[in-house]
Amino acid sequence: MTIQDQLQKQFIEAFEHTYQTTPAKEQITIQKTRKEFKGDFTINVFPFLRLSKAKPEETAQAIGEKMVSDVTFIVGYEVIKGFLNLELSSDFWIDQVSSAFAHPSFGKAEAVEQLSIVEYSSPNTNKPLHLGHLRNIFLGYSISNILQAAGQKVVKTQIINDRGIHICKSMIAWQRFGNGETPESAGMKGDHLVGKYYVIFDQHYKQEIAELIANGVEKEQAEKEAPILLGAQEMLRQWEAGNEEVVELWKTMNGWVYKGFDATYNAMGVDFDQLYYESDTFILGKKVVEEGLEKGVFFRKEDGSVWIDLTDDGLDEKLLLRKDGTAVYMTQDIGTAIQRFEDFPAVSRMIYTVGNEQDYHFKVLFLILQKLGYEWAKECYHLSYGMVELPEGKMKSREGTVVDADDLMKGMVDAAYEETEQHGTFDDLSKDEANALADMIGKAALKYFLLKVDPKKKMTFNPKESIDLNGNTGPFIQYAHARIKSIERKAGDWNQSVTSDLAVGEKELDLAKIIAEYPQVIQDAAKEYSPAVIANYVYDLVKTYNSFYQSTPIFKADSEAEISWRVMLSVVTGRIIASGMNLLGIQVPERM
RNA sequence: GGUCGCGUAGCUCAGCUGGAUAGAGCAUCUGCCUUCUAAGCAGACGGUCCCAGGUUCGAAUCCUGGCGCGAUCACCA
Repeated sequence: MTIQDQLQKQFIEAFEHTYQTTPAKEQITIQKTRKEFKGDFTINVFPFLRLSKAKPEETAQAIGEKMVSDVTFIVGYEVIKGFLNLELSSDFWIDQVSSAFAHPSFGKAEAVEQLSIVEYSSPNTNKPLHLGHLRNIFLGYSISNILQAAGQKVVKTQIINDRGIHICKSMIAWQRFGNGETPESAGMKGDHLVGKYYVIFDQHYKQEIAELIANGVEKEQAEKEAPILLGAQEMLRQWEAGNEEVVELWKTMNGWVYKGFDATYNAMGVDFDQLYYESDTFILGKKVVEEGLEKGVFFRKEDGSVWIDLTDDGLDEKLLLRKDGTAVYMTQDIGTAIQRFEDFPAVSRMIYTVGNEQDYHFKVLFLILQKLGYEWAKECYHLSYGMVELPEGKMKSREGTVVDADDLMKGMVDAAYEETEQHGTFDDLSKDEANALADMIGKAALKYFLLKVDPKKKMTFNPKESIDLNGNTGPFIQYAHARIKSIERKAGDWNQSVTSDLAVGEKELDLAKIIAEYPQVIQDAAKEYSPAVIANYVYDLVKTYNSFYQSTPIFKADSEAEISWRVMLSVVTGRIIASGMNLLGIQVPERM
C-alpha cells in the first residue's frame, strides 16, 4: 500500500469516527504539502463540509486531531483555511528508505494478472529507419518496461510491412539498374542499400513524368502512367499471384533489410518477443473482409471494390479491398489484430505505438473490429505520439531532409566521446572502455531527449541541443549516478543498519520523501503510458540529490550512524536512478 | 470546409482526476572547487498560463465560443 493509500484510509476512519458518515474515496485529494507550509501531505477538506456540517477550519481541526492521536507515524498537523497539513515522523521516512534499501527491486509491483501486447517500430522494408522511428521505438520499448515494472506481462511485437507497392519500387529499380549489387559488394548495410534503390526509383519516376509532360501528356496522367510505376504495380500483382522470380527477389531484398534493421535495433538496445509480417496477415485480413461482406458489415461497389460505411458513426466510407481484389493497409491491420488475439487469448490490452497522423486510421480500425463482433476490440489502444520535427522544419524524404537513425546515433556517440574526453574521464580507461562509455552517454542523450516530452506532444529535435550534456538531459542523470557509485566505492564496509533518533536534516528529509514516491510513480507512468512521467521524476530525484550532496559532507558526520544513513540515502538514490533509467531503456555507467 | 490534437517565462518543457504565492532547464548576470567526481550547487532576472465568456467558495486545469499552429479526411503504408 502506498503512503497515499494509507493516509486515505486513515482519513476515512477519522472522519467516520468524528462525523458518523463516510466521505467518498474519490473526493479525497492527497498531495504533497507546498514548500512554504509546514507538513508533508495536504488533504483538502472543502469537499466534505457538507458531510461535517462545520466550518472548514473546524472540520480540518477535528480530523487532524483524530489522525494524530490514532496514527503513530503522523506526528503533527496544521490547519490553514480548508487545508489539513499532516506531518509524518522522521522515523517514518527513515523506515521508507531502509525498506527501499532492503529491497533491491524497490518500486516494482507485485505480479498482476494482466498481459499487454505492445507494438512499436513496424517499419516498411523499403528504406532505413529514421528519426521518427526513434521516438516510436524508444517509446514502445520503454512502455513495455514500465508495464512490466507495474507487474504486467508484456509481449513486445511489431508488424513488418514487408509487402506492397513500396518494396516493389525498390525491387524494380534494383532489377533494372542494380547490376547485381549486394550489401557485401556495395559495402553498405542492407537497409541502406534497398533505400538507395527506392531513391533511384523516385529519380527515374520523376524523369519519366517530365518526359511525358514534354510530350504533351497532362501532369496528372503522367504521374499515373510513368512506365516504371506501371512496372512496380505489375510486380505487386505478380507477387500476390506468387510469381517465383518476383517472390525470390522480394525475399532476397527483404533479407538484406532485416539484417540491417537488426543491427540498428541492436545499437538502440531494443528487442522484440514476437514478429508479425504483413505478407502473412493480409491473407487472414482478406478472408475476414470476405466474411464481413457476407454478414453485411461491408458492401461491394459496382467496380468490385469493398467498403464499409461509417457515416452513421460520424466518419466516412473506408476502402477495404481494391477493385482488383488486392489488400490495403486496413485489410492487413484487421488480419494482424485478429491473429494476435488468437495467438494470445489471455491478452487484456493491445497497445499500438503509432504516430498521431494515423489517429483516424486506428479509430476506424477499432470500430470495424467492433462491428465485426470482436469483443476484445475495446481493449485496443492507440498510443499516439506527436511528430518529431527539425529546427529547419519537417522531414521530407524527397527533399533529403530525413535524419537517418544510424547516422544520428553515431553522431551522438561521437559527440559524447569528444565531450567525455575533454572531461578527462578517459585517462584511466582502455580504448574499448572509452568507446563503451561514449556509446552509453551518447545514446542516453538521444533517448532521454526523445522520452522526456509528453508522448502526445509534437516536438522539435535539435541535434545541437540534445548534444548538450547540461540541464535536464540523460548524461546529467548518468553523471549523478556515477558520483554515487564513487561514494559507494569509498564507503566500503559501512555499517548498513540505521538507527532511529538520527538528527535528520531538511535535505535528507527532502530526499527520503522523493525516494518513497517511486512505487507510485511507476504506477502513474503505466497508467498514462508515459515514459515522460518516469523521466521527469528521475530528474527531480537527481536535482534533490545534488542539493543534498552539495550541502552534506557524507563522510564528515558526528557519528557512524549519521554516515551510514547518508550513505544509505546515496545508495538507494543510485539504485532508483538506475532503475528509472532502465525503464527508459537507458544504461547508467559506474563511472564517468 | 469536417474531424482530432496542441497553445504555460526569450527558447525547450513540467504542472492539468479543480485547491494555497504557476515550476525546472537553456540563455543572461552574481557567488561557491585544500570536502566524497564543479558534466555540480546556491541565488538574481524573467509570466496577460492564446483570447472571451461560463460553472465553482476556488480555474493554467472543467464547459462553450473564438484565434493561432499541426495532423487527417487516398484504390499510399
